[in-house]
Amino acid sequence: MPNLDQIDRRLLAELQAEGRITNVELAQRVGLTAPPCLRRVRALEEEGVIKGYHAELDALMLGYAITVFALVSLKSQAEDSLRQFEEHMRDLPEVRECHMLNGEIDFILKIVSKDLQSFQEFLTSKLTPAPNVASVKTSLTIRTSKKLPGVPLEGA
Amino acid sequence: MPNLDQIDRRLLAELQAEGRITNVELAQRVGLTAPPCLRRVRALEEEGVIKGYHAELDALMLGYAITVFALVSLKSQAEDSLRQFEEHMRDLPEVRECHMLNGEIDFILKIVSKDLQSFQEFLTSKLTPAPNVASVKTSLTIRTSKKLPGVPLEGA
DNA sequence: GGTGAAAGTTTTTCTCT
DNA sequence: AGAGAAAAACTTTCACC
Repeated sequence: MPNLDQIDRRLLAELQAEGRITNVELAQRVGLTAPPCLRRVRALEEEGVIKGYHAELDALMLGYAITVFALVSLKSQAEDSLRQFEEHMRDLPEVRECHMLNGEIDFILKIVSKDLQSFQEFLTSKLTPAPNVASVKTSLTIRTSKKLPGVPLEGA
Repeated sequence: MPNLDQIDRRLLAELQAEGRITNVELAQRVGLTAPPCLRRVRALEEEGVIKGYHAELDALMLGYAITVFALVSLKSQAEDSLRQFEEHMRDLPEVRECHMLNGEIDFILKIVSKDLQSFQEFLTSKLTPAPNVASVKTSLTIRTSKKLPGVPLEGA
């Protein structure tokens, strides 16, 4: 497990908020010079604390107008059945996130589609008829009020 | 609204997957030289198609063991009440995402906490007693099966 | 573990097509 | 709009503290 000090946490907070900040700028913000700062970042990448970097895109501008959350219950909760469902979700590009939950609902999915029509098409031809699916309850996103990456790290 | 050609879409797909790729590498991948590639990326940033870049962190390694989805219903769905609730969610660092939904559930929240205890604390002292909250149903994430950034852009 | 300078890339600008 | 060359900035390594 990684031993993270206060500086590491601040590096991570900065990079989570601004992933393409230059190393010099990053070093200044946390009070280091460039070389040790870069060494720390590389180490955090190696250890897997930093799993990657991603551009955040405007879905609507790219023609993806629909975000839906789907609450899925399966007929069988045997580990094999769960794995099979997860495999299936991995193959569907509209499914951006799939989380296994406790309680009555087995999975929650975040689904992104171009429009209502393509979402309905996806729902009825891909998701609902998937093996072992008992019920699917979907809710359309009216608006996204808040969307922050990752973890709090506020008092980092 | 932005006029995106095939090259722009490929740039975006690459940057969504690998946000810290160098401009030279990006240019090679989409079949351009560096200067026009950089100009396109800058334009996409200006237009707001690219909203930012973020490091993806390992929550568990940082001591955040709990991810919870909360389904929240409000007493009043008047626009003022909705706005007030959204404001409130913005002030809570544990709440990473807040989406307003159609149907019986008014909001879905993604909440990240260090452990069960601090989550319970958050739930009973911050979320449930918030103004106008009628009901909160929470589900713990057992495991995250899939987590991709943003939008499909597969056939980009 | 941090500093400072030097070497190697990359970003960025400019000019031309 | 895109290409090639040049300038500026950044990343990365090395020797030293």
